Amino acid sequence: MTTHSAPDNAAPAGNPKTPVTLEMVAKLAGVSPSTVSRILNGTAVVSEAKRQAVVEATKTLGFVPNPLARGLAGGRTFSIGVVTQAIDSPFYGAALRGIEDELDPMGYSPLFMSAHWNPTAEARCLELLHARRVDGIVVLMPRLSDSALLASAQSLPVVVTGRELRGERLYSLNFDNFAGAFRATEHLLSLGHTDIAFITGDEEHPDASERHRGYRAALEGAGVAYNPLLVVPGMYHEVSGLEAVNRLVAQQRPFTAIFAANDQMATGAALGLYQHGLRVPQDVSLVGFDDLPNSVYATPPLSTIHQPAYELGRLAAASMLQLIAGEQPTAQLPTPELLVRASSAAARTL
Amino acid sequence: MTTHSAPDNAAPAGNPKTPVTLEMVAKLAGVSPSTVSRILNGTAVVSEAKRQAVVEATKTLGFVPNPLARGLAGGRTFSIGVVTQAIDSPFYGAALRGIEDELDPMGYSPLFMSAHWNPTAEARCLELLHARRVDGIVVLMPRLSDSALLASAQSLPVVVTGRELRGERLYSLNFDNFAGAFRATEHLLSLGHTDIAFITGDEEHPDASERHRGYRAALEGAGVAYNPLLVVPGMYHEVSGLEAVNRLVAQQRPFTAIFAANDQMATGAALGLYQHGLRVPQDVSLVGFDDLPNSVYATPPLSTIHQPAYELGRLAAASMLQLIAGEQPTAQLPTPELLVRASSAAARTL
DNA sequence: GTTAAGATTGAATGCGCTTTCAAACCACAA
DNA sequence: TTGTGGTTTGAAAGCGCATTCAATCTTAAC
Repeated sequence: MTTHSAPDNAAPAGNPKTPVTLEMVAKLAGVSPSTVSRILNGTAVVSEAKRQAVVEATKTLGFVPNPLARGLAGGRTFSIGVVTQAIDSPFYGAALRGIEDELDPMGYSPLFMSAHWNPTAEARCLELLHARRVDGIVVLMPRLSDSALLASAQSLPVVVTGRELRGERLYSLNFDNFAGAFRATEHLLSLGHTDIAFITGDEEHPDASERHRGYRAALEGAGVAYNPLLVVPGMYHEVSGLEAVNRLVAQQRPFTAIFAANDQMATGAALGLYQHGLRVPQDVSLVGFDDLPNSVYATPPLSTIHQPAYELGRLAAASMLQLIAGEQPTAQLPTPELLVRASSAAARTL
Repeated sequence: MTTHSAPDNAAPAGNPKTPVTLEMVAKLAGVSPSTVSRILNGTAVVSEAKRQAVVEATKTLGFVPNPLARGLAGGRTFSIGVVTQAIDSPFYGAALRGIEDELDPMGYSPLFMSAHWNPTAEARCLELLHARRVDGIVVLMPRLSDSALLASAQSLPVVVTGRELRGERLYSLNFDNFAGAFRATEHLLSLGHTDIAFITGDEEHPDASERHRGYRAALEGAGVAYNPLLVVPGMYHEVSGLEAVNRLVAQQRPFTAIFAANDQMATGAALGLYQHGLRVPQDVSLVGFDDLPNSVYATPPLSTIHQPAYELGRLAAASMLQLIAGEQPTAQLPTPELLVRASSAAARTL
């Protein structure tokens, strides 16, 4: 046996197969398991000498605590459940990334689940997360009733977005959809448009009706009559924006601008206008809502209301962490911001 | 005490606070904990009578097994780690959804982590997942070396995508990028284009260089010289597509078509062309690669090579499940498919 | 030089479940 | 009736860690 023999017992940074337990660390460091645990969690004061020994042993053994055991014994899993509606939507994608970025440095892991706007599925997600013993749950744009959410908060900290709700262990983060829609409509009005069509969102969502309200309020505030003919229903996805334009064009009621309740529908609308030979913004101005990451790359770049999805995620996660720490979150979403890009321009003088 | 007293002990479907343990179920059913466990996992044959009793008890108590304890004791967590590069990219979004859809009905939960194309971060993700004792790991488009991946497969089943790799407990799913790019270029050639510019992807990625190869091979196969001047570097994101077009236009070398190594760059390119007053497809034909969900809503809708992201996710997850079951996966990705939409048209006769 | 209060530390227990291991039970052949 | 091989079942031992409780060691005040 030479001194060159390969060291394949301890694999600090090598292949991560770790049957290394806290107990082994304790033995190597010459202390009791309890002490190791205390050092790992900073639960109590430990003499500097032992601390050193333990840190060293941890390193040479490549010890990584087992989260399962930790969770079982301590009741904390350092994971927080995140129920989203669709993991493959750009909006939620950005939010999830925000959550990830905020949680990671704090040693917490997110556990994502998709509910697909289905209240039943959402309830199931909550149950699963509870079962997995997460330390908290953040629900992005829930479809569940307030009371169901509050009930969940009975046993765990909960953060919800897209709704105004307050309670013990419950914090909500809401975006001012009304103001955003108001601002967007105002923009179009200021450009001289008066025949402004509106493509609604899925009015099952409170934010959709808020945006609708904002549109109407801006119109009426400017002395422009709200015309139901110019309001066409959409479902928040691209096709519905496309179909909305088809209806709008078909019904022959002239319009010089379209405000879509979200960017996805604005995208569909843009395609619809293109197919009808209507140019944006020369013939029709177009404004969206959300500011999806790729809206700035639309042709032409889409004027829209910026909704800070990434920041929403960060703030939601940060608030959750505060809730867990027993503090009262105070985070607030920024006010809606209008981004004027190339899809909106002054109304033609007819 | 009346018979109307509210039942707040057992809450089967109510608010999910469940301090109900397997032991309690055992007691209620009048059997031993072992028996309950056996019934839950189907680990052994149990008399029908006891099974009934246990099922009943489980129901009335609203018992949900604790995954942590299960994992600790049994070594299986019924969760599989998924390392993705960017959770907020439409491509990965679709793949993740596929994974979710495949895993969920089988009682497995995905654990998503983002590595952001950073090998170090990716290695860290793998470690974290190992620590969390997942039952397997699927790595989407890894940046880590083959050997690092193989090393991970030493201790856990691993499925990787976007790479050709085989090994014990390791399965890979690859897409024929070469063929796809070949097909796209061929399409443009068949429309009469000969001055076809190519916007490369980040050539750090093997798929990017494969697509480059496919472009070149198609050109040469058609007897068209490969012109380095028409090949401009991109980084797989929108801005780089935009910049690429700016370079292309600036260098004055005429071209009638652009093939972008992915849809994101094609989107950026479309914007660039628009800004230069070049119409798609009248002045320049444009073809992308990936078929992102929203490419069909681009104006004009983008011709592209369909990459089945969702299906990729499903197949990866299914293969993982097979690996766990000790079977040999055989799943194969479909061959690249060209989708001809409105962004590509016959070359102008100059 | 004593003693009491305080700071460190270890032994032991348990989190909720899976999994041996062996006891108890069964049907059927001898 | 007595075995025998095979089945169903329960007791008990952990999985890896946090944590309570009591023991040991300091330190400072008397």
